[in-house]
Amino acid sequence: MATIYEVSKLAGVSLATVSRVINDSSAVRKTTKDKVERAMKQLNYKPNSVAKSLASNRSDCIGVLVSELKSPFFTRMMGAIDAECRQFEKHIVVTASENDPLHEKEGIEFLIGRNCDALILHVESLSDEYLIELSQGKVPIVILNRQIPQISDHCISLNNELGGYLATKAVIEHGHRNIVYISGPEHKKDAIQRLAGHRRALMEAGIGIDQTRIFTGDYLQTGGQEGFKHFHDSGIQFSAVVCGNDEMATGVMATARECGLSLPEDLSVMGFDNVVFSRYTFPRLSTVDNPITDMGKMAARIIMEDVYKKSMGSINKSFEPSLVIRESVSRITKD
Amino acid sequence: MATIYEVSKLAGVSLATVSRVINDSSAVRKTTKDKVERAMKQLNYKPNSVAKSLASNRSDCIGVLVSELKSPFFTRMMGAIDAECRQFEKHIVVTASENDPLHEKEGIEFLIGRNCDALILHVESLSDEYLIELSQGKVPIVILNRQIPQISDHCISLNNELGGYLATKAVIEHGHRNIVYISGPEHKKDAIQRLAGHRRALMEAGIGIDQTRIFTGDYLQTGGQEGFKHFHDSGIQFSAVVCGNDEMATGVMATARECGLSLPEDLSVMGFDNVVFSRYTFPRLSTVDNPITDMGKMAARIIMEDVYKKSMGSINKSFEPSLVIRESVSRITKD
DNA sequence: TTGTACGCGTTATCAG
DNA sequence: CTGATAACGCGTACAA
Repeated sequence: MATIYEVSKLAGVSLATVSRVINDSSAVRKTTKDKVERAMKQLNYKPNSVAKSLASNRSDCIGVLVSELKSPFFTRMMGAIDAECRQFEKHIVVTASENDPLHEKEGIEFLIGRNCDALILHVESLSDEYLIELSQGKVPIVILNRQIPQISDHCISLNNELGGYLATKAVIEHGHRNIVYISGPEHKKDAIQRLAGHRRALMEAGIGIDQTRIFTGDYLQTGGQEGFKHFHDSGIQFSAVVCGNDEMATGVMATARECGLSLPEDLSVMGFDNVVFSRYTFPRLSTVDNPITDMGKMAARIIMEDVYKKSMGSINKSFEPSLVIRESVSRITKD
Repeated sequence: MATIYEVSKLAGVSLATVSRVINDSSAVRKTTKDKVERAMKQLNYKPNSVAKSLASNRSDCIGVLVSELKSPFFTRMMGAIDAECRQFEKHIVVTASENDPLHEKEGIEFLIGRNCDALILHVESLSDEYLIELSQGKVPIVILNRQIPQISDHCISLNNELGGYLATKAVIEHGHRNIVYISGPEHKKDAIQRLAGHRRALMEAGIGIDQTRIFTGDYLQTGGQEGFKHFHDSGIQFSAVVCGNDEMATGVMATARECGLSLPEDLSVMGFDNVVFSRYTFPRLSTVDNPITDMGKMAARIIMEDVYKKSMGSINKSFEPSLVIRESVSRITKD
């Protein structure tokens, strides 16, 4: 690989001048510029970004930390971030924490060590304190899907409570009163908030809150399966099950069918997130859209603005979910 | 951030010694080693991987180029590669070509410029010639999902022809004779090979090949939709449709239902790839498993072996697909 | 076993 | 507008 030094020799100018035409950092006479460019072409010169990064303390890379790579949820998020970065010739370097708190920390340190200009983080296990401290460090961070009051400037979050409310409200408006809820894990804040929204909708409709009608799942298909079985076996009457996310909703659907129910006539199911496959279920899953792509895009924009000083129009850090009505919730008429 | 220099000062040793304990590259007396480690801890020293990379010409990073980030297919692939790399403390840096031939080249150059120790590529548009030349370059590459005879050592591929064969054969064995096929784009090699397998199964069963029973789609849901409509409108009789991939299969399912068919009684559908959501459709999609995670894992292993000299047991560059029978293909008895 | 000195490919700060 | 020259943080012969 040709270096900047060889280019300078061939062009008969100094290192500094070559560097200038590469970055057009300051004015260079047209004729010398041409000379240099010819030399670069001739040697097929490609700047070495590692050296550049070391010297400039800039990498044009944005670190992204997600919980796992194989989930459709994070995939959409990454895709959105990458698409936005690409427009400004920035790149993302992704690392996964595999849902392990230790890995989360390691991942962050790895990204910082890689000289990333900024970080976009989706972390679940790390404490607020750690993140607050991190946010005061040298490298700018944006936290996705989490709201920490002390550093809300750095947070992009979804109104999960509202989402939970909308989901259950929609089910109620379809005529259901016997509703059960399968929640995500208790240690996940979004799960708690969604459940809170569910409760609000119930209260508002004058339906009492009954702890036995709430099951705590794992946000996976198995959670839906276990939840449905639990309610089914317990003899509780219910015409609809609202789930903390789409994965669990599909678990419910599959298990309900195994128990001989036909959907959506015998059972209505409501999801949350609007992941890709929710359109592929049958009946197609009614759910709450989680605008994760918009949120990812916004995270990237904030960084473009703050770190690279591009001006990006309006920015918004607080997102609202919206209802996606498909066919998995049936309308029942009061008898 | 503390540098190696500050550590050496605090520990009262030279730069070189600190470097040695970091990489335990050569023997260091226990007592000095302790001193250095204490100093590192005290300063919370983190090696700067950029500088390290520049000096050693090693980055411990493996570049991965995929067509798009948001597809479940690539997601699984990346997840598998990352998991394998993680075990050896290597990291992946991912970039997406967005299905654009120009981007593919740019992506590769970006990864090389980033000083990646090796590349794992999933490219569709780049020519064989380009890849052959690339493989003779300095940075080792592994090509996923493509077979180039001249450099087959660098290729990990799936027997797509066999997959296509198995798919159609299974449908035939379920009693179907009136079969139509929706293929992927003609410029994609895997699509062509899958179709070839389909033809072989047909021939073998004594069913003639009829060009009007083949539709060329786009590998997306829309392709399935268009394909089904095409056959439906044309008046051709068919009891089963075999698709070049799962996306198109779901498109067929949705459209068939819109036309009033009930599945799988009125129409059998066969997919290819066994993507995540194929388990979520109803009826659950019968398909051909594409062992993309195994292939990704193997790509990583080859690099561990060749580049980092880890010994990794057996390696295999040619993968066979296998049938996944679920409920979307009904059994019909010959009348 | 340890230290010195140079190189990796760029950027940035000065003078000129 | 251009050119020396010193960083950037670390690895590594070579010497001691």
